Amino acid sequence: MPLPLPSKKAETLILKLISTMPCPPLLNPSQLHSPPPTSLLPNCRTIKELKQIHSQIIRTGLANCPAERARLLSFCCTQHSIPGHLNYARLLFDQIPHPEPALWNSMIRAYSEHDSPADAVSMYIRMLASHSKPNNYTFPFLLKSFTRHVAANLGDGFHAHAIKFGLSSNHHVQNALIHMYSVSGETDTARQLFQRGWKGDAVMWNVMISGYNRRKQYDEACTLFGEMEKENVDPNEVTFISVLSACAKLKDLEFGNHVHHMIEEDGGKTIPNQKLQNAIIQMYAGCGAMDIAWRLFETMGSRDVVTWTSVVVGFANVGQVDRARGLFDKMPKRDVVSWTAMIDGYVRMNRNKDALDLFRKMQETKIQPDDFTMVSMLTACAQLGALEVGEWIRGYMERNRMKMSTVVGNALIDMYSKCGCLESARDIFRKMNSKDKFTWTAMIVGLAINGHGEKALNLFSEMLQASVRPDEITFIGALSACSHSGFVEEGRELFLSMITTHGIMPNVAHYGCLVDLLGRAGQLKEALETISNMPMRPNSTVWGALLGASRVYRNVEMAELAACCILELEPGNGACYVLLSNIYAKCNKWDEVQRVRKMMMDRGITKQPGCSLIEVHGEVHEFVAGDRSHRRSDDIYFKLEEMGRELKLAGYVSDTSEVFPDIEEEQKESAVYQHSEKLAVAFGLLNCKAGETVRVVTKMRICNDCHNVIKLASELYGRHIVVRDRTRFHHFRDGDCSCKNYW
DNA sequence: GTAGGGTTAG
Repeated sequence: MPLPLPSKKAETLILKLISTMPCPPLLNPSQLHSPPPTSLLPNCRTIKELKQIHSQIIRTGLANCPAERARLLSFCCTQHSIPGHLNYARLLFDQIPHPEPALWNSMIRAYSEHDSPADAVSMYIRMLASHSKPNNYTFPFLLKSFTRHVAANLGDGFHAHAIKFGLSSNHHVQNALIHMYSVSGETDTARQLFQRGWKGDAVMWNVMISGYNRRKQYDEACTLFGEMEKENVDPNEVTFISVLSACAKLKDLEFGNHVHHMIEEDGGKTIPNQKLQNAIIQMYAGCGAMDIAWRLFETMGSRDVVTWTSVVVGFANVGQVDRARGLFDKMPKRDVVSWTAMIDGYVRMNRNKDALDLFRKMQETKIQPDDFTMVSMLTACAQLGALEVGEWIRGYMERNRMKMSTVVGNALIDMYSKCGCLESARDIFRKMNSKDKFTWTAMIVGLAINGHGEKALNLFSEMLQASVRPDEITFIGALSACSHSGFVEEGRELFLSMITTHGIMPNVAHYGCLVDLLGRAGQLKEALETISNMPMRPNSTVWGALLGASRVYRNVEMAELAACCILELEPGNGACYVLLSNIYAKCNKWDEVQRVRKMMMDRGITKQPGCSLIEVHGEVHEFVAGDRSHRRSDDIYFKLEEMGRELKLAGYVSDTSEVFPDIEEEQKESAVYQHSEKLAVAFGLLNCKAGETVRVVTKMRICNDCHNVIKLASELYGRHIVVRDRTRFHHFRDGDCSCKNYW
């Protein structure tokens, strides 16, 4: 029977005892009759075998032979596949009375490769305390592990140490320092070191180019590659891979082509290996040149998971998401990146249900989703308003102790606020200890679309106080907060401060917010003036804001102007005809109503079927107006009729003013009563227990009648009903709506 | 017994 292995504690004691025991006669390997135990190391696969070799070393009296000891320690430090290798290395190391610099370096490297910069640093400090001097190897090992945070806080100090110990002229140390500064985000400092460094071969150039890539400074990466050409330094495979990656990110096909030609005309010096071939395909795919990428893919000798993923992503990015899926299904091997890329491809094409389905398929495999997967999934949930799935994902991450990075936190805030759960969104926001501009922006937008304009603006001030620089999206959030809450003056000031204080030039969307803000406040003339003074061509959103305001304030002239401009830009915009005819109807201009109706018939304009979504028990249900396809359709229409009867008793009168003018008067009432929003709400009332919030997402602007019905239903059934429409939330409670009847 | 650079996804 094999002896039981000693416990950790016993092991430490044994090792201590051994080190204090009288030594066996000191030998060196040449005095042995058989090969030294360390010659067995290349075949060592488990911690048990490692311990056997170690005991042989002790038994043969080689334990104090520096070379044998070093061989064992070095082996131990690098065996990442053996669990516990690092702790065992540390135990060995701690038994050595005066370790030489190389042994300290080995330990520092081991911690560094284990992604434990704190341990690597503390090893370095112990090294200094024991009067060992760092050498040329020390800093490359140490600095390699630095995260952004560590590099930003300790980087300068270690740079100073390197100088103090006279190591700063060594190429390896210089490269390590450049790498470290680019990790910390200080590419300018990195560049200064680069300028002074030795640039005879490609390595330092590679460090600098990849440093720029790391900080998304792709232009600089390409420019530096150009300088390298001028200086006649031969790029190698690594250089090509980095610069092609930069081209892909920039979508710079011309420069990418140039690099590809350089590789081909390299006179055989660079024979593209798998990684370089992947980088070439990925460059073409990234630039959207799928014909070339596909040709290269087809003629490629061997394809790995990266090759496949690159073309899958490429097709998804040019909108051919079904072709991407076809390839994905054919992949011989898929890893977490390929799954996530495909899921994300669906999300970006707004095929969120497909994304959810694919995630379920992924869970049938052994491949674990990571934080990237979760961000894509949370985005899908946000777009669908799928709160239950979103919450499940949050729980999944907690159960599996997954990394809660800032990006994940941001996605959670976005998911919660787009599901109308502001409290949960704010809870995540409060708990996040590192907030970036996206965190603040997500929360500001969340507050704004949920009707908390004042809180959104307060948070915007807090953001400025925290010295986080807002970007153009933050201003969209802040401006729409003003607009939704009627803060006209604040909005105007904000718009000006955007240019004067923050140096951000407003784009067409910002002007849209401004027009909306003025229009909602009834300042139609000012709104029109704003449009005519815009430095760019107004788009249909801008005119749409004016049209909406004209409807509320019954300004026929302005409405006609706005509608004409929209139809000029988008002749097939059915909603615009409807809105215009509604305005005519409200002003009793029936001839005009008929004229618009005829115009639509002549031009063959039909109403695009808008749909509404509701998530029940983790499943997303989709409805279009008059939908009979749902498996519980009969129940839904029964519920709808029951609602109708009860609401009529409570005083409800149907409002058919916004019905598409292509149907006869007597059918209008039933048409309006089968709107997808109502079907979804009825389904929600059928399936959600008393006290549960009913949450519906609709892709359109909610109509007056639906708004009335849901308001009454919230009172009649004592329910909180949340409807997210195209631009904002309606929180219906006790017969009232958070939008204050302006949307 | 120890050194440097790279590809796929938010």
